[in-house]
Amino acid sequence: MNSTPSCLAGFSCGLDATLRVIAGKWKPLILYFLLQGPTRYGELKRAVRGVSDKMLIQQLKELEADGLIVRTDYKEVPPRVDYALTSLGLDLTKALEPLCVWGTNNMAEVTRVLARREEWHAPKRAAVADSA
Amino acid sequence: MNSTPSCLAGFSCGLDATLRVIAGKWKPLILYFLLQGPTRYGELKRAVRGVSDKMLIQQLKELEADGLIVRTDYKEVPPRVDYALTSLGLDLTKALEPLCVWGTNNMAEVTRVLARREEWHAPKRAAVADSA
DNA sequence: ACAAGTATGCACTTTTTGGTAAGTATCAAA
DNA sequence: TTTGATACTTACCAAAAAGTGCATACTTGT
Repeated sequence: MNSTPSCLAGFSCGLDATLRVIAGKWKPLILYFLLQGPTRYGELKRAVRGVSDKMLIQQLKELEADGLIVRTDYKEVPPRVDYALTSLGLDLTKALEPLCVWGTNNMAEVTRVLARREEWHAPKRAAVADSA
Repeated sequence: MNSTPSCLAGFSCGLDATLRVIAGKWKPLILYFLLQGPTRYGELKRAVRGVSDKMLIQQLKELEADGLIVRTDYKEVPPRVDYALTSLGLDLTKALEPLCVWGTNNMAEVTRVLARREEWHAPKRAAVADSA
């Protein structure tokens, strides 16, 4: 029971729907870099810093299955493959721009916030250094 | 080693920075509902459907610690508390709108995509029911 | 013969995330 | 006195996400 009591098909709102598609640590970043045009696997890997092969491939497969990107295999050897946004993916990716802008404008804040989080996670004997 | 080789303070780009702040299943949704103005805990819980007390509180605390929202305790009994966006949080939340719009416009697609994912995860003996 | 670069696949393990269910304090209504 | 409402807190546990490292197939360079 309890199917869509108040709203749309199982979602709280449009944002909810979107989030289910781009959830995960890497998808938004991958999409965003694809905005520059079709990109080879290796290039993507260098662009999305810190991503592992496993994750990158996995997310690319999901994005492809979800119709947001297309994979092109040039059947060459050594292998050559690239990924590009579909029109659906392009629209979604454009919607990510404002987030990028916010992040750029508030990078200093974000950096501070993240640093503070670190402190709480590894407070060690901070009090000592603190009083010194 | 390897500190900010090519880009900004440890981030791939502005989007990366933003994502670190709103990562998680619930934060964007919480922020988005707060756009309607200060909201009590209970209201939020009803708005963000499916969230548990634990998660809601936890995310609210983090958002507060990160300076995106403010908590107001009216010191009444039974307890009354509400949450509101700070100006920083408001800016960020506004940047979420396009995602909401995309989700609304493509809800049908998203629904299909999500359904397809389910199939792969629980394929059981679907072929049987399929041919029936 | 051997290492390197290409785009993956796969098994294994850790880390992170999220859910459930219970408990707290206070007052009011039944 | 038991129940209900409010806003949480806590402990415990399952599931999902992500990281590590090794392997493949083919070719070019040494």
